[in-house]
Amino acid sequence: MGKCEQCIVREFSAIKALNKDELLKIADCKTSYTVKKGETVFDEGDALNGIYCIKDGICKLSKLSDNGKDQIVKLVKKGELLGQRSLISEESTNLSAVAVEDMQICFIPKQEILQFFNENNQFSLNMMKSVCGDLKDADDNMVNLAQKTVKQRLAETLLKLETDFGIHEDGSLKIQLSREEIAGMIGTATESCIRLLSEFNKEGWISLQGKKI
Amino acid sequence: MGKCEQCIVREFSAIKALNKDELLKIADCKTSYTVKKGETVFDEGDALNGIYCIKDGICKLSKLSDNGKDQIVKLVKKGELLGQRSLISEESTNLSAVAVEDMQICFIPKQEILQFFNENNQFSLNMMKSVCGDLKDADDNMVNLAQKTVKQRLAETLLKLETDFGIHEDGSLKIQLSREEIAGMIGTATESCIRLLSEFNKEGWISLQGKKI
DNA sequence: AGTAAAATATGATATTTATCATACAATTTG
DNA sequence: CAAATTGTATGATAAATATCATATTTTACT
Repeated sequence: MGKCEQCIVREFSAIKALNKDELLKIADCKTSYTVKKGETVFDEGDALNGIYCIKDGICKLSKLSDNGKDQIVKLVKKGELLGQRSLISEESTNLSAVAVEDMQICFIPKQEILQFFNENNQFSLNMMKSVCGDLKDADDNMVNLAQKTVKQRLAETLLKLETDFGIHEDGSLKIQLSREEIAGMIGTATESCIRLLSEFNKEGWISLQGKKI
Repeated sequence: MGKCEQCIVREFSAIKALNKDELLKIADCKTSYTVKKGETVFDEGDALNGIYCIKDGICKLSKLSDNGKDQIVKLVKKGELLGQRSLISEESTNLSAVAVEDMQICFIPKQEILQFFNENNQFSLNMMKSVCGDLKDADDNMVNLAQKTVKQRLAETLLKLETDFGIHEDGSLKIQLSREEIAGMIGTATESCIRLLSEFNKEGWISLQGKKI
């Protein structure tokens, strides 16, 4: 069993407010495991008994729409927590979490977190800030989806992927998403997304294969 | 100066976790005032020094998009708080708040709230739940905006307005929004919104003037 | 009440985007 | 390694929606 005290993501997320003893407590009750690319951490509607801390990898939070398409609401990466909203609201999840890359995650049971809420104010505050950050992003996203063209959204999303996840030496994006996933982020049909990427390519804005900006 | 202990919205929002003494403290430092329909409580980018508690009335939270249109992110009503996200994130507001109906609001300074965060865990938890609720709504909205047609969104929004704000005896919606505002909620051009409302009218789904379902 | 201003309505048209069809490339699988 | 599946690409077309123009109605104002 890994020691949370030495975990590389110890300093990220609300967890950074925990002291040595508290980290030891988590180390004691957590379950760590691996999730392969494409595998599901949890599904929309699942009742979670705790939260997940992402030690490595990236996952997408998405929601299935009535038309059968998956809308990606957020990409979550190393150091962030998964399932906070569900835990705080005491509801089942409204989103599915699926690995976009191989992940290493730790599950921390509900009771521990609730106890920290009661005993560690800074932890609570950090958690609030994190949720508030998500809310702000969601609001921004809403406005973009409602008011901008698909082309604008695609361009902005590519730029955001660059700043959030970085690029390789050759300029290609580190994060690898399928066209379908990108379409799911910007809220359009897969074909439209492909078409626009081709167009950007022809215009010289990006070059395709892995894909760079 | 009104007594918060006797305020009709005392039992709504995170405030319900406060005890008598805490309510007295608020009563002592709050500022209450009136905001007329169409007037602004705060503007996108304003730095707030506290939060607002809505004693009566409704206001819209909106964000101006690059194309010059106002996207309405949320309608906030009696009993709810305004500016929580901004306070928790310690950032200026990302949204504007404008009265849709005449409002009575109370301003509660930042320091008070921050102190409650430290001293009253239930208050913190309630606040978290409230933000989480907003986040869930925002996620749902994102999916709708991205995946549903304008017609679907309009129909669902009208139904939601009915459940959230009620109807008069004659079946008309209690909340009065301009076509432009409705368009701003569903993310479409005002003309398209008007056109669809006419269509719904002809189909017999609604009848227009004040407007009922 | 009478006029100006704003909101609503509707037509004509252009643009954007989705859908359907099909081809090709890449990747997985036995 | 070949076959099968999945992902990517592109054309043709249809559908949805925005935009522009212009009435008409409602509301605000003095």
